[in-house]
Amino acid sequence: MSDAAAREEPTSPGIKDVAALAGVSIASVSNALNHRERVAGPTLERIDRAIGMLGYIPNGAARSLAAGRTRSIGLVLSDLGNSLFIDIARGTERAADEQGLSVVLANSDGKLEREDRYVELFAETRVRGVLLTLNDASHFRAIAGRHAHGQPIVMLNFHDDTGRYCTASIDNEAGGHLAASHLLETGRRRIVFVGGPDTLQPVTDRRAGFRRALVEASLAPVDEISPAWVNRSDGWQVGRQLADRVLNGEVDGIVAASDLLAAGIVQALSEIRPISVPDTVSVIGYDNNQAAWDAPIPISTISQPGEELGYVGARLLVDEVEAPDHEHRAIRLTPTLIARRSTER
Amino acid sequence: MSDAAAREEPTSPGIKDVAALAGVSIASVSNALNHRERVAGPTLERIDRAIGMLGYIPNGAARSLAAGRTRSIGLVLSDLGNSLFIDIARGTERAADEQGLSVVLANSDGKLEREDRYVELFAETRVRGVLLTLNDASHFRAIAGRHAHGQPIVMLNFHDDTGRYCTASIDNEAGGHLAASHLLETGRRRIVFVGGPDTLQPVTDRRAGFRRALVEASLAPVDEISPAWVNRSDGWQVGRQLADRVLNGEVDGIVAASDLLAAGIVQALSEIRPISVPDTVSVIGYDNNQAAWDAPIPISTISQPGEELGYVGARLLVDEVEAPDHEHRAIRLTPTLIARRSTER
DNA sequence: CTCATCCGTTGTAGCGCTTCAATCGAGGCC
DNA sequence: GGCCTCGATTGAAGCGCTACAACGGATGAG
Repeated sequence: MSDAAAREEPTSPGIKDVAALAGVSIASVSNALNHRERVAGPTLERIDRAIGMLGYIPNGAARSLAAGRTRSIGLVLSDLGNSLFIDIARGTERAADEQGLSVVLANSDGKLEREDRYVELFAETRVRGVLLTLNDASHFRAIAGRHAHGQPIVMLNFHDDTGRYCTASIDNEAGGHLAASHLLETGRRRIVFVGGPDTLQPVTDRRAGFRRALVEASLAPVDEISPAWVNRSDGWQVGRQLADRVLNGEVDGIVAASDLLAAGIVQALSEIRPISVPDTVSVIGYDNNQAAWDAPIPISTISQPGEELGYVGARLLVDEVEAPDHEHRAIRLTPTLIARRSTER
Repeated sequence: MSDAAAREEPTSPGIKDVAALAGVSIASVSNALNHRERVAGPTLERIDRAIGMLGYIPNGAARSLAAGRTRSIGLVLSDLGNSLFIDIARGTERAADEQGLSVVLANSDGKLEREDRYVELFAETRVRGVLLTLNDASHFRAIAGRHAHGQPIVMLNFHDDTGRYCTASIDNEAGGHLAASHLLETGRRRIVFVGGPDTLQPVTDRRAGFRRALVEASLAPVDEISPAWVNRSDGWQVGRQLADRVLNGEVDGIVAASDLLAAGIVQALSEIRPISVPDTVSVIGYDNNQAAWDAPIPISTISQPGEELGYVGARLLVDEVEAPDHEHRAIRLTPTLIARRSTER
């Protein structure tokens, strides 16, 4: 025991060690791992025991090499700071779980270069397919141009029905319409839309829905305010700016393109007597962020089905990979209204 | 060309296809991929061209199987909603980049079961090592108990110097001290600490630092307020509650355990005349969140070096993997002060 | 001119696993 | 009893790549 044979091997045990200990062939161990039903009860038990004793952990690389495919899908997130994307990740994980797949995350930080890099990294990993969140048509074009149609890609949060890719997105126009309708239904008639720069596609879509709702209610077009961005401080400034018009009854409802914006508006208006939200004016936001529920006056909002988006996207991807007759589809999900104090009457 | 030999192979090209097209051996292609300097100029060019023409993408599984190791490290994040963790991810990626490694993310959502699952998944993947973010001593104990000391793990955001693991964390006590000192330096003397339930270790640490600063300044202990949680609405309630004492001069400085808390406090106080932040009272938060900078009155705060934490953690991990004489270390980083309007004098 | 050197290149043995055809034994049936 | 069937088990052929030893030809020294 003290010479050659005694060489300690700190290397982790392999399938053959398990087979030896259990007194079976490595094929049986492999079966026990992948096709339990093919292995007889007692044999299975011995193998399981051996696996436990050795602390055997199958080598993923070898498995996927031999099997010719992996059991995972890739998800490239463009903005980890945005709770929508976190929800997407959750939904994707749920769908993957159901299929016995696992999800590998990557964070592109909205940078095209990193998006590319991760799509390529995923290609090397031979994931079953990739889910890519986009916030921008320019990124879509870039990816579509560069991407050699090797592996399946599903685009999330972007709508494209030219049939080149599957896409799943949330209907911002419908959301804007929903928000405006809610205020109209609660009797507001002098409604203003507040929403960031027009370079943000979601904002312009939400505004389009807002306008449609007003037109449908035969209301004259109201003016719209376009702050520099969609943060709380932008909202605060807008709120200050709007105070007079609220006081003289010129404005009795505000649709904001984001919850932060709405929270800033409510905050500014609350500081001004005798304005009261929701008595004097109703305010509704968008996104169902923490900013909307975690406020002195909880803010009504439009909730985006982010988790469902992730779920649906993963299903599309799985279909694309498995169904031989797959056709690209463009799914659009509808947001829902969450009514809170800020629009109570 | 119309029979047997014509069978289209939609399977992606392998290294041997590249070798054939370039007219070299597969060994040379492999060298071109992994040790460019070993391959002569013209040969390299032919190989690169062949790779381009075929759209060859090396198979990661085969690579790591043959090489016996992967080029990636795993990172398990416990809370994607918290910007600290996003920063950690950034830092980790930067460190990994420098080492030519890539980072695989996983989201445990703070659930022990998912933490376990991902640590195991990473074990199968044979990543070089795992970075695990923790927010809780109980999780630490659970992991430490269950984890068979196979692969290297570095704990992030948790301090443990028993030498069983490397850890990297941020010194909350120092942060609390820093916040209090800042108010003291700007002449405040009647300072209150506002911080969530005592079950949150970071909160109690920050309070300890706060107390030490007061003691060092020979100030009598002030009372402390413990809201139910650390959100904006909790802060708002505290602000209301404190208004009278601010008005009558009993309180002239507030240290909050989080930026949301601070933002809520500032918001509540701003609504009450004639209180002014920072003229009547200074308020400082913690975390350097969006809530702190994106507010009508930008809020001073303690910034946690999250990115550095991720960076340092990754370095520790790499050292643990590569240095033969590695010893576990427990690194503690120091937060920094960011002074803004809310504490200006 | 011969021999040692050196660099670029190549053949090939695995890496640890899955898979599939082949094998074995135990019944079941006529 | 002989023959067939069927489930459990196994041997061995790769999966696509890396690493390493071996090779060959060019160069320079002696």
